[in-house]
Amino acid sequence: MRLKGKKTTLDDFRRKCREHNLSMTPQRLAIYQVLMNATDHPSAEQVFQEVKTAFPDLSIDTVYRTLATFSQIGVIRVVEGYGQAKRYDPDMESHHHFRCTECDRIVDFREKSFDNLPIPAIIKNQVVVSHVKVILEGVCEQCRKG
Amino acid sequence: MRLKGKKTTLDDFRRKCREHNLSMTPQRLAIYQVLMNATDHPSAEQVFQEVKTAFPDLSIDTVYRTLATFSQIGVIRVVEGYGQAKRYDPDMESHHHFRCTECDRIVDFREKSFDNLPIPAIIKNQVVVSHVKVILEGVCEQCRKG
DNA sequence: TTTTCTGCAAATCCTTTGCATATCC
DNA sequence: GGATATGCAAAGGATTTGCAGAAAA
Repeated sequence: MRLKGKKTTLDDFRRKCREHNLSMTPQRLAIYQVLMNATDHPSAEQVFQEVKTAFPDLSIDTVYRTLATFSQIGVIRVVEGYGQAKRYDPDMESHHHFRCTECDRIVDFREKSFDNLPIPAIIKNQVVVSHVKVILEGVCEQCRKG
Repeated sequence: MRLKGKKTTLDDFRRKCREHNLSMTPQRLAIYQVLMNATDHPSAEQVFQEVKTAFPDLSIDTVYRTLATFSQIGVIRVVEGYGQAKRYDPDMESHHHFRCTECDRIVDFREKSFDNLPIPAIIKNQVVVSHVKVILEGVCEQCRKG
């Protein structure tokens, strides 16, 4: 169940960092790559554990700081969560989420018809909407079987 | 900007508690009422502060336990968050959210055309979707002015 | 009276911060 | 070399848990 579309490339990432005067450190690169290759919207702790195998000295606060920085410069997004830890998504294109209410797995999907839903007048009249997302909730295959 | 629809009544609440063999304690009642009257999807801490004025002895862990229990028996819902604290919504009818990315305010709205969006096949084929919600993000009036 | 709930206190998990050192450009 | 980032350690906020006394059914 892996439905990622075109992803931000590493080059895009480097460019964005340069734009914002961020040093390109090995930690940042590694953290971004882990995120890019992840399909499960990992938490800071999960990113930490994975990057740690390549950088045993890495500390968790660097991961937190880095993820915060990344989301500030717009290369990743913090996604909706219902529990404890924040979760991150490197996919900056318009897409939507299915979330399993049992295991909290989040699955991305594209659906053009969801991208431009007509904004209800009652909202439109008061605020400027910059991002529309649909969240589907239910129980995933694995949890249904388990 | 208060768009609540028909809400679960106190009687419904009592009935649900009885169904699940939950004692009807003054704390539970007070917590539920605070939630019912809130328009801003408060955190546990916010609920605590408000109920505390009526029950000075109330402790925060009771609030946490109570909110967890309420969401288990389906009288409230934990709503999507992007930050630290969980936030709760006593409105169990189908509705959607606008969220201000500046101040994190969440506003409910009803929109029937959003309630039955066609589930994309790629999701429908793998999982059973039980809840569909649309989240609009942007900047609210107050934050735009401020 | 038996079961369930609450308050207290302590523990745990997630995240942030200050500071000195190391690294990037 | 100057600016920025990292690691360490400690602090802070959010949430959970064990337990004994208190309240509900």
